[in-house]
Amino acid sequence: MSDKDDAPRSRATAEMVAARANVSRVAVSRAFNPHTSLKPEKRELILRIAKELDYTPDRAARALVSGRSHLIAIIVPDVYAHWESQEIDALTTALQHEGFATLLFKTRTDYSMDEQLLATMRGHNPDSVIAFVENVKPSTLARFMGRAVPIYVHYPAPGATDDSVSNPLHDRLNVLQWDGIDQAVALLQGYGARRIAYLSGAPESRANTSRQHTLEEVMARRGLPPPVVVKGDFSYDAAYRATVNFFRVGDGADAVFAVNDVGAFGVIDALRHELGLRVPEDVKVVGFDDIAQSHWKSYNLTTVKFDLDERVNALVRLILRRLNNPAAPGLQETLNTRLIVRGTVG
Amino acid sequence: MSDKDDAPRSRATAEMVAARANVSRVAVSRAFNPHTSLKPEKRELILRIAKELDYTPDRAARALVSGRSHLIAIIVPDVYAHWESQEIDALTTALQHEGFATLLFKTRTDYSMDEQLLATMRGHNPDSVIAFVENVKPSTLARFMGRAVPIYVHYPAPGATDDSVSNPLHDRLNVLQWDGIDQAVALLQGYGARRIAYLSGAPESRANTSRQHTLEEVMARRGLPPPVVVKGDFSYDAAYRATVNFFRVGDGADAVFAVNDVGAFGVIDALRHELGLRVPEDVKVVGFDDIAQSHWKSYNLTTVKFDLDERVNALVRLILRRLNNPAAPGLQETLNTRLIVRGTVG
DNA sequence: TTGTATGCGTTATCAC
DNA sequence: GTGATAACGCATACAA
Repeated sequence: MSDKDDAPRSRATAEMVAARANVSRVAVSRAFNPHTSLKPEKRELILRIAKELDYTPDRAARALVSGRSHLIAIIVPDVYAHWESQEIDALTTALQHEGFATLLFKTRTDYSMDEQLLATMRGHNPDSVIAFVENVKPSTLARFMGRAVPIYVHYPAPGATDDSVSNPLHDRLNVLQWDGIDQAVALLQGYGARRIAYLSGAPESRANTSRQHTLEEVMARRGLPPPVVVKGDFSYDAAYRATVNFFRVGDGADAVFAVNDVGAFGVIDALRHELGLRVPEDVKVVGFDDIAQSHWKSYNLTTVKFDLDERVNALVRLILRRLNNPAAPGLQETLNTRLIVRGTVG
Repeated sequence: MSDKDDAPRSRATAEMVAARANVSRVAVSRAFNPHTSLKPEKRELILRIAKELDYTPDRAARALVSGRSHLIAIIVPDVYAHWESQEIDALTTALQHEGFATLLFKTRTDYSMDEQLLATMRGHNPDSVIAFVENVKPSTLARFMGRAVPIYVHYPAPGATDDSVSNPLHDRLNVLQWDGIDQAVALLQGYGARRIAYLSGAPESRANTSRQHTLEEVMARRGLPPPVVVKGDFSYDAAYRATVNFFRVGDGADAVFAVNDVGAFGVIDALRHELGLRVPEDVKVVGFDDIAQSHWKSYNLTTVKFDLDERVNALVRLILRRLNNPAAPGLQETLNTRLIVRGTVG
């Protein structure tokens, strides 16, 4: 009706659809909500007209009244970048299938979390928060998020009594590292390695400390001397430098168990390209994560796997279970690890 | 004050803050909006009380009335995974500084885009949409998004007349590939390469076709025979297989120019570990992107760079410019490329 | 099965 | 500078 009607095109509203379909505005709302009673043919008509008008329910308005934003916040640091990008990728796909959108937040690298950022995140009212970070404590996050129950990754020590009733409330993805690490050490031992070094991640990281403790215990039970710790920070560059230093100035080792795959790549490159050592003949290397690059021929890394699909499915289950039962005590899902044997041990 | 006040803790509202501060609800709103008139001391008081009560304005409610969701949607396919994860990372950080949150959507890999997904995205009312994808046309996206003007990456051919007035409306990040590719070919030529092959990406991708056309033109101007095309799809595995095939069954080449770094890694590994050829002595390799892994010692790749920070800044500028001027014609930002010389040509 | 009335939490408009 | 009031677009309770 105006001279140019496609300039700052505004979106269609439920009211417009209702008018066009000769129904009430509420009927339109019902047409878009599966579990409401509405005559099938009416629903069909409404949906058809909605499509013609390019109408989609406004999620902000819907969130305001229903309390569901259909937003899942993910907080990531930028350590482990490789593993996480794969996980975010898979998780986003899985969440899309369930009707959720991924809201991404990046923390600082110094293992502290900006309160300002938490406030912003809370403002968006996510239905759930997955904290890949280790820099924000459950208590802090719980204080900030009202409705959403955060999900944390735990690395329970084998045999440790589980304080199931977690306070403040948060849900857990338990990752059992024992099996994978034990298999790795057994393989190393079987190929004659005795002096095994541990390339660490950032010392503040629980992923790092738990991995180290498990390795120490596994080695002790197998009658091996405790691992020498080579300090890294999950990155390739730090691993490279630390390895050069350890083999030039320090004692070196028969094998290096790396906290993650990217670190293992740094170790391998330092050994081969800077120290003139062969992998696996002179030094054996094991990683952790099994990221996509691990099977690339330049590395062909033997590593402890963490199944990505299983992990994503477990996370999605946690989210759905929590949304179905907001008052439930701390929920848990558990995941195991296993060794993927390739060419860096032998 | 109650027996258990931290059970299903609901968030504080502006009303509660207003009551506690003895001001009107509107004053609370103003306190959180920079460019509104409010006595400084009053603002301070309100903000202090808000902090005590852990109050944050609800973005859904705010979006409903202000028309700004503070959400920036990013659509990514899963090709180029490495480059994109870096870009999403940097972009998310930059957007956070501007008060925006990143809403992530993943498309299918088959270069078609799900209408259902577009509808979901529109429902969230993003302030802007960045389409890294090539599978959804501006016309489609424009039809779906009401207010948001999508941003596309273009690869203008040098000297091509620019149809500045784009219809449907979308903003552009122009990436000039000529300089970087010309420098790469010059370097290859300087080291005696004459038969240069091109490892392609997915054929439907404009990034791929434009890169190939530019390469062809550069080589023609330099008096070189046209490049043989080795078909890849941006992935390591496809590059690996295609390279093995090309050198075993096909003619081989003096050098391979890869559409992206990950592809270049596949080429290098195939040459070294499967074909027994040396890089760069027997075959030279150039990549495109300069992702983080490119400087790793196993590859140490010579590649055409696309500055990440510049690119992110340009995207953020496009978003802010568009939001400040919703009715402006198609906006543009331009970026150049240059060669990063490392060890795979020589 | 359907429609009416009400409210979600905030900002914009308009008075004062 | 400040406060009342009306939107924003939708889902829910209730009545029909």
